[in-house]
Amino acid sequence: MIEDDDRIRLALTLALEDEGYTVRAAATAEEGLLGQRREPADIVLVDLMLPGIDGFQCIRELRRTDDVPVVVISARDDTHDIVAALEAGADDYLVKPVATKELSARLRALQRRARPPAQTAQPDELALGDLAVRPLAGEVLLRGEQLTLTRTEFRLLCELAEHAGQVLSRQQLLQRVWEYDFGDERLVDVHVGRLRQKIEDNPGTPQRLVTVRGLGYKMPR
Amino acid sequence: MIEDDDRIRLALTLALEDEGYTVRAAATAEEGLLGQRREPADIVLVDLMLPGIDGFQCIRELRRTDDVPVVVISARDDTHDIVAALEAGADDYLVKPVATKELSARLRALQRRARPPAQTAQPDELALGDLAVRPLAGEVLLRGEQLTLTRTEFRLLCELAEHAGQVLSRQQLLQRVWEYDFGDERLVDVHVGRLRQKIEDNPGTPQRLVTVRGLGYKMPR
DNA sequence: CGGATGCATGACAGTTCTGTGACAAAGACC
DNA sequence: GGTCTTTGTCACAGAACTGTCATGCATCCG
Repeated sequence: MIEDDDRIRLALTLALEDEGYTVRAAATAEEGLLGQRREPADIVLVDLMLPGIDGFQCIRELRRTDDVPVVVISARDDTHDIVAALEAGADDYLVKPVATKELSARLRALQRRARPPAQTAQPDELALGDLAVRPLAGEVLLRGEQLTLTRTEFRLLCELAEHAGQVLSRQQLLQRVWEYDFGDERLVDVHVGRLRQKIEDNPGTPQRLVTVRGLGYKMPR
Repeated sequence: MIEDDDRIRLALTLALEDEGYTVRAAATAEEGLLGQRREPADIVLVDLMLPGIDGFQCIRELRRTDDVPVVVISARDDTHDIVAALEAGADDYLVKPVATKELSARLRALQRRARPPAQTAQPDELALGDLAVRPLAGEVLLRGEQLTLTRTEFRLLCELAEHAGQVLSRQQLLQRVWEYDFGDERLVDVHVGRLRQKIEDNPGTPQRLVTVRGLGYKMPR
């Protein structure tokens, strides 16, 4: 944050830290630019009216080398200033006094936009030893051979495989696989049993899908 | 632009066209969403108070499938609304009345920031074993011989071929091939059946377009 | 050691899923 | 106007799947 007014700087810093951000503050553009070069921040907040290098120049200077999102926070609400700041390279412009919640929401929106393509896509394949689960393809391969599972079995297996190494309770499984909020937990047992018939070499002594007595089931990593 | 007030819609459209933008306007979220799916715009402007699907829902719906920048233009200046809209996925929020110059500057800032248009350019030909699908040419070749498909069959095949190896649910197919958001899933079955008559050597035991019971259909890679 | 609890499994009846043939409406073409 | 295609809806039959239950074994606890 580059802001020359001590009180505002302190207030904003505290407010943002409250929202979970880590803030580094500077009172002048020179100081701020240096800081950003030394240790780049994820977002830069900048006031327009600064002693020395002013906000507009500061933004241009930032933009020369850096793609960091820049948010202007200014007391001036003149359209001309807003346009100038945006043209200089700012990503957003807020007029003081700013509502912390709004600032925070706008920062999140910017981060969303700036971040490299979201890593939300689940991997194509979950491998557990010689068992390969492909959620998107709707396939399960055991030692390279494709298995025929029913929908329930498949979803159950996906859920367990996705959390390999963790115990999942019958309740959790009912919720995630069946989307039941209540229901008979025996139901899970039955389907685990059916699944074992297909994925275990020896269903009597399960290796891949084990019971954790009193807690639930898990697939060892 | 999605805006239900005729006068505002017209005024904004003219103002933006003056700035050099090409504008497509819709009066309802339904209409706008459909338009965006048909022919994606570079930026979406949306009002919050809309008849039917409201602005928030509309943003969420857009975000489900699309990474397009979304700007909210609303008469409501309540922080709560602003935060909600941004959380829903909007990139910016302007309070009416908006200064055209500011809007224009903010749109440019967003375009600058927007990810380069996804590489959706599809290859000329999708090859799946001895089946070749040419989406652009509108042809399908089976062992070099051209098949005669109806339009629906062709689009269905393209959709499945494009996602070869992935299961597509009947719902997904209805949405992508028929652009239905609801509808009878049996319809998909029937057309899959008809398509099989043409692309399978032995329609009784499908090899190229297989059923994944409980999940949908897919073409194996 | 007896009782209680947790778990596995086989049987079964009801439900759901899928492929298909028939058919009418809508559209394309001449 | 007439003909041929294409589409969407429906009904039906067989196959596959699901949830429930009863039974029996294993494990835990006092």
